[in-house]
Amino acid sequence: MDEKYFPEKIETKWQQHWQQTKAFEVTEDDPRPKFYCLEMLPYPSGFLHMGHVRNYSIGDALAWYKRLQGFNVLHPIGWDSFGQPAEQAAIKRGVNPRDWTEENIVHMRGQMQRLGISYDWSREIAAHRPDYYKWDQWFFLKMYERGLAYKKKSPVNWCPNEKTVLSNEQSSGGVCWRCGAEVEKRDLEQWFVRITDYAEQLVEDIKQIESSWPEKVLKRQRDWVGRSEGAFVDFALKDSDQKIRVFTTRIDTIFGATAIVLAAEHPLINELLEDSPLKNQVLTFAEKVKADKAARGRTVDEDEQKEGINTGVLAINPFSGESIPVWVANYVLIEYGTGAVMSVPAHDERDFEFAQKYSLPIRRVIERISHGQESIAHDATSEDQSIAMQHAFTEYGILVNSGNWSGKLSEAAIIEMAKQAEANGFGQAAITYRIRDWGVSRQRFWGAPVPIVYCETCGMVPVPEKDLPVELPERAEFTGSGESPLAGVADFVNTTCPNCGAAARRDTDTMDTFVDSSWYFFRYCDPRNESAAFDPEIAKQWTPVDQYIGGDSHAVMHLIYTRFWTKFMRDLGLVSFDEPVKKLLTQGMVTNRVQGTDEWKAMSKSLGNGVDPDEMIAAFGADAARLFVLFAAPVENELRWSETGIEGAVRFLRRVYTMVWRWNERLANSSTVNAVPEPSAGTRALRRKTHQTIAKVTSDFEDLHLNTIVAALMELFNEVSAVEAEPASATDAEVFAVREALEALVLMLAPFSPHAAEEMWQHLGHPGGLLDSGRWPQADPELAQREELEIPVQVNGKLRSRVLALPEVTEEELRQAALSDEKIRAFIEGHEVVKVIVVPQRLVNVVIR
RNA sequence: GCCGGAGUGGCGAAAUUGGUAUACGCACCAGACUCAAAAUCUGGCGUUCGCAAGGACAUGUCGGUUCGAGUCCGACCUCCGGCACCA
Repeated sequence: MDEKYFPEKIETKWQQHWQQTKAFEVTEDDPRPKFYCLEMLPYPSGFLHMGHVRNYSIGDALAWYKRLQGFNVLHPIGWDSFGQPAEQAAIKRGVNPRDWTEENIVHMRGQMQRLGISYDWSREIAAHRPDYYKWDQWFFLKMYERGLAYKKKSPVNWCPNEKTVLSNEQSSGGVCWRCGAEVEKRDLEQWFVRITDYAEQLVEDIKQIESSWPEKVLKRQRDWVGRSEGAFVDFALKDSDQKIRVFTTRIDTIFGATAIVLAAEHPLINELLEDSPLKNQVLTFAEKVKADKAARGRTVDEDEQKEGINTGVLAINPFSGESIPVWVANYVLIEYGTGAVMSVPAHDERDFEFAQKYSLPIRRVIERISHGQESIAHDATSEDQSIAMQHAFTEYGILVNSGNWSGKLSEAAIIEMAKQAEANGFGQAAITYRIRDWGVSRQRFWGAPVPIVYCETCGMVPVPEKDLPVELPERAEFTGSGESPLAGVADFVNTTCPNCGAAARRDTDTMDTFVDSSWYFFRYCDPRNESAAFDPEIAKQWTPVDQYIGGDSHAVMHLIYTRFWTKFMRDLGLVSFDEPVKKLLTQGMVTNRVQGTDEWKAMSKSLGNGVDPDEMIAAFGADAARLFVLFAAPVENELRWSETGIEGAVRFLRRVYTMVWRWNERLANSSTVNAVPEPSAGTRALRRKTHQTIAKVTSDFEDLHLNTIVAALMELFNEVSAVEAEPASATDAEVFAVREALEALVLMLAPFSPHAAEEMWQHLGHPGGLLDSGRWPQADPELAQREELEIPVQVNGKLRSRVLALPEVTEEELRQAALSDEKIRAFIEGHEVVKVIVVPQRLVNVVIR
């Protein structure tokens, strides 16, 4: 053992030791309680970046902590290895995506091992291997069987850069989640998964995870699902049998409807205008709106003008019997609700703006309830009302100008009017959702093939389970044309119908890679199962995941898909809970200064502000890097990279290491010292600090306040350094206190810097290694308690003095001690003491006048 | 525009139920060691007045509650993030 701290030496040594002893491999056959610690699986791009390092350092700290506490900790890793970059590499450089991916995995696995992350490598999985994606296909078929996977032609998001379709979640904000390109709309026939069937549960079950997932993630999921309570109302058309169905959350404002407005894509437009002289005008307008939308993608310009055209058709308000015009306008979305709205300018900002522009009547039908007023005796005239309005009044209030409904409150009217609509057959209460079905087809090679065959006579035929997996061909031609490369592989496409045996063709699209990551952590439980995705009984022992750690960029992609998938698996009977992840931590970004600027941005190759983990390990060691990453900021905050900061971490490790070495011999020679014969003030203080630190660190671990844990360990170390005795001449009491402090320090450092901790643990006389002989230290509350307290004394809330007192001091004694304190007496002199506030064990405040 | 989150030293950040604001680290300054530098060690380090003892002022701004506010309440300002015609 070396006296000096050489990280490269001890890190290699312990990494080998862990590998040889299979230190982190776990089995189900274990009496200890389980803990499932999971980090988001990486895409094998070829290189770990600092965001990965942070992610895995957090997870590993928790895994070690739980292990030392006696849990059977499942801590696995794998590869989200299907996807776009492999295919881009193939297109650009002509490499085989499979070789490229496998090489990247080898390299990144090496990097993880050099970081010393304690994974159970025996459970490693990779999405691109047939033994994995076979089960993606199996799940797809189960969904198909149940009508949850279906094919339809519809306008979809198309990334012109990557030449593939994207789901709504992947094109949130109108841009491709991966490359940032603006998405276009294209009409294509695609596979969809009915995530909308689970929309209600996706909102409702948030209750189960409310306190243990970050609010910002839950909020984005709620917004994304976009649950909205309201009602459908059918407006019959004058001179026609047709009717138009609208969705509204404000049926209470229906007497104020002065138009019906349709989206440009509304299917009824053509029919309505059959014999209308305005037909051409309206259709031209609708075409223009559609063209504008296509050009813009999903984004909306802030100063985009509302535009519309009157169709000349009249609709009848079922409540009032009034005839109102039907318009087509650009501000109504076909994707939401029914693609048609009733326009109530007085009570909706958009309708108000539209009505002003086209001089539609603005009729006020809701009044603010003024103070003390329960109802309005008479309806004000509509003329009076419309003149007064500068803005739409969008709040709830009391109904006016609403026939029999006048005088009702909005809340009641919303419920009762929907009931009346239902009773009379022209509508009903309804809930709509913003979320759309998940488009899973991708026109790519590097993914799991959709297991469907098309037969001339039998039509669409699912591949039988026994024929899975539908394997990807060895190679394909990457033209970058936008059609799936699989379409060009004759051996793949041409097959026989599983039904009738006739010649047939395979589906040539592959599945969204988010399918792979929706259920992967169940596969870790039973990774080599050849007859099922996983054995439910085995998965039951590990899942749900106790702690999941990753970036928040997946808040409405992976994290919503995996919640959906779990609910589907529950309905298949594979799992018995609703939510796959008990606790979620979204770590902050790792940023670095952009050269020559004052800006801190996420590390990236293109900005040239990246830091290579390998270089960092070579320069400072994995232990110091991990310690710094966890110390520099709270885990959920942005982490600003600092070269000098990591040097500080090295310094700390070196100092602890030197200290252990300094005492090591003396501690080894007095291993029989157990009792504490004559505790001096110094040893009492050290023991107190030790036990206070154990208590603080243990509680901070439960909330993953890792930065303050490191600070506390540094404080404990500083206290050990303050021991003045030389090891050789130290008393038994001092030796005992130092041993207790150093052992606790090393054990608690293990989650942060495991290699150094293992090495020091050995120095301290434990040959077996941390997992053999180390146990998380226990805090003794009595030892942590101070025997003498320093009580601050305030005068009128300002700190003026301090008095010493025993913890069991009475209020009255404390009061007297404060009042007789010399400094306090000087302040009180010449004043009246109004009162004295005594907070036991905390402080005294003397109020004077 | 709407919704979230956050504003504390030069910097990253600490601070139980309201109870000693600035722990821990980085940077910086001084000293020791050295021919010198680096490394290491020791000490200092919110602002300000003071030789000192000590005082005044400080947690984005203004106000409030309280014996006492970084923490609670109200209004506002700024920054970051998300969503954006969702009827």
